[in-house]
Amino acid sequence: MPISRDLNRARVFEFIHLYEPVSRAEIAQYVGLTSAAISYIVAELLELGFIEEQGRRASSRGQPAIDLGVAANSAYTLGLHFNHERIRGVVVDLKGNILLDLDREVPEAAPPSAVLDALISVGKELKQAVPGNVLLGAGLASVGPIDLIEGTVTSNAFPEDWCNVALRQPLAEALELPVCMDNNATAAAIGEYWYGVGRDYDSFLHISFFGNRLGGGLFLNRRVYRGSGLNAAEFGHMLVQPAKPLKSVQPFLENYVSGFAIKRDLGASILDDFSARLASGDKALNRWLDASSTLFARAAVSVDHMLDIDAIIVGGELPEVMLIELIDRVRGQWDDYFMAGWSQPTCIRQSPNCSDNAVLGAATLPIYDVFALYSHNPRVGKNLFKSEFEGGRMQ
Amino acid sequence: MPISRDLNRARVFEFIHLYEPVSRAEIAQYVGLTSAAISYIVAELLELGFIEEQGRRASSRGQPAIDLGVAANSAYTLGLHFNHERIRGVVVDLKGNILLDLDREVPEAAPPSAVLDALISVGKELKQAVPGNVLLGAGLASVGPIDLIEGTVTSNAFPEDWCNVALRQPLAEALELPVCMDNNATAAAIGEYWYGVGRDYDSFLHISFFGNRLGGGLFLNRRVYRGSGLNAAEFGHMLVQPAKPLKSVQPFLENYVSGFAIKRDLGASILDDFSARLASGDKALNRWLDASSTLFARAAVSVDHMLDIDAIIVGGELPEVMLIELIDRVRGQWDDYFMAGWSQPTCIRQSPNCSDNAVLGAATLPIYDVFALYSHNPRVGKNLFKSEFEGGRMQ
DNA sequence: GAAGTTAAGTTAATCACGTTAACTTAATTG
DNA sequence: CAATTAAGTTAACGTGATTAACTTAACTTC
Repeated sequence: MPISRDLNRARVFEFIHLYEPVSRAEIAQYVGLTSAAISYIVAELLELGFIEEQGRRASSRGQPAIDLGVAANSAYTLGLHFNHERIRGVVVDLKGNILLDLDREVPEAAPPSAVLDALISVGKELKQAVPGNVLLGAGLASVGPIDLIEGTVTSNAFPEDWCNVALRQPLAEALELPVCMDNNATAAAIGEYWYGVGRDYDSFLHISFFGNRLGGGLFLNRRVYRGSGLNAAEFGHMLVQPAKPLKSVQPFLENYVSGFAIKRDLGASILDDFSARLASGDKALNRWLDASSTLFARAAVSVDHMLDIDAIIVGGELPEVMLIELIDRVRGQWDDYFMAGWSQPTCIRQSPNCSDNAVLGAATLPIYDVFALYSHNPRVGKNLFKSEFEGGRMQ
Repeated sequence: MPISRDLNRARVFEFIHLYEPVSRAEIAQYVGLTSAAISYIVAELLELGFIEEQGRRASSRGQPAIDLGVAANSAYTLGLHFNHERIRGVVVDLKGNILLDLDREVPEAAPPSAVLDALISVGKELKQAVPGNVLLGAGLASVGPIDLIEGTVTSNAFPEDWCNVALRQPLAEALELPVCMDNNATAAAIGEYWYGVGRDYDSFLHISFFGNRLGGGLFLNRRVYRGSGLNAAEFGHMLVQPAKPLKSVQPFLENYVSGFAIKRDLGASILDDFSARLASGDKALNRWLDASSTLFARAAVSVDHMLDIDAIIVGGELPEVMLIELIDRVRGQWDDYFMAGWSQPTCIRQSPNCSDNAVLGAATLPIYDVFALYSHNPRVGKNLFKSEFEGGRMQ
């Protein structure tokens, strides 16, 4: 039952992680506690070893501040990310540095048990590479929809449909580690927040291209927003009306803007060289980008009108040139759709480390558990009249 | 500087207000504190006079519970709601009972100063009708967009455009009362939460027909969600692509589904008798409802896919038969657009007291101030690394 | 270069507030 | 009537943040 000290300790750690190097005085200012309280909390974190003093800052007046930062080697986590084609696994230190990066192919039409075995195998190999014995746990980013409570996957993203396939429990038992699970789009948003540009915004929507899917992860007020059924932020399921609707698919954005749609409409794999096609002024590609960006922009503006967020960050597994072209076109149309004179302009930008976000976000999940970072963990049987913390007291 | 006790006191009061009659033991269970703590807090609220004991409950075993409820006559607030046609003002007791209900016409093409004078006049008349001297303050629901921080209105809903018209400050000075301000759609959502069916849901979108506008108010986790620029929940500005787009208006939902659109498309006023037209099978009206409900349903499903909320509640100034017809058609199309097998079904329903929500919500705003109900008040210069409360500590 | 200034950080005393645990109260049941 | 049950009260306690006085380590000034 986490109580206020756990919460404040987590906030302090989060602040140090996002903005290091920082001094105790700066933490006090931004976290909203007195410097005395911060001194005690910082002493605790130093004692635990998760942070370290990095020497005195050059000062102008008064005693110079002592810089604090995360002690990278004080703990490690494992991150796993898989889809129907690949499994990726990483060992990261507490600062998010990747120490080992494994990439395995998933055999075509592999049954769930084979995928689980492969995950276990990758997990064990990763575990062996962890220096010392401070492995906090493992995080697993999976294609959705997943049941966060049960740790199961029900997905049609595989050749043979998956239905309530249990992954977390068997993985945890095989690896003898606490395992946290999340869908890949949410994991990518978490990765963006901790290691990318997400830290710069109080609220943002992170959009990820993953195979057939156009996933979304939503941070509101610096916390993951999951919604009542833990399935929020499905940006790919915004409804669209393309100029030429297809009868074969539902009118969801991801059926027109995704790697899947590129393959269908252009006969191209997302591994192709789109730079060359763009440089040569490929008309089909440009038409596709124009049409797709219009659908994307309309959906994105609608979301912004509903949520009034600070930024929309686009990433995932799409060639960088394609992301750039798409974002550029969306920006160009923004003011056509955006309510004139309304609120502040919203930043639309590319994710700086698209390909790593999901697996890094997965690796961050155990940190949330260790630090009891309250609202990230889906609350089982939550009662929203209770306080922030699960069954906890708000003193 | 509200601290934890203020917060818990507010939560206890909110719970009593929403679910009375309740016992101390029930409050303890739902708010997540021990019954000892609740005893102290309830004693405080009894001392303040805001709640009262209502006698013992019939019991089966053990000492019977003492029912607690809000003391209706312990305090009063004023609610004001205006648009380009009317000013409505009410005196309400702490339970939301309307003691006095004034309705004044706004003269055609009235300049801002005339509207302000009329608001002051209504406010003074209301103030005189308040029994005793326990008037907590006044709340003003205005057409938007409004600047919540400054208390000014910038609106094109009036014949002559309003630009940064200050209302809160002059109203507060003239009435010699604290005045809180909010846009009418948000006020309606707050009214729905405190006095309507909103209390039944942790998260809901409240949609209001107000004149030209189709406004929205968003409750997430039982708190108003205002967004980074305090302008969230603009459901009327979801982008749509109607079968026959008009060039004269932007592609916003409210330009096709609103009282304004009814007038334009059907030549009808929302005060007309739509029951008769519906009973006679009016084809133009049915076509309009079909087209509008499709646009509405697509936007609503998109929002639900993004936010995974529990309910969508529709109200405002539209004839009840029209609301019913519209909601009915939206329900009929829901599954066509909703992601199959995804999350729990979302409830779409009519607001039970459409016409009163906005003015009741306005009258509730001073209560939020008195009880420091944290996240409802827009936080000036908020720093989200600080705790829930403005500049406060989280002990 | 000694004294003063400034800001960071520490420490002890204090206070707020929720918990625990023992108790009282008011009903029903055997 | 005694036992049981559940609601509610009260006092002692513990956690954790605050306040305020203090120390430390730099720069500035004369």
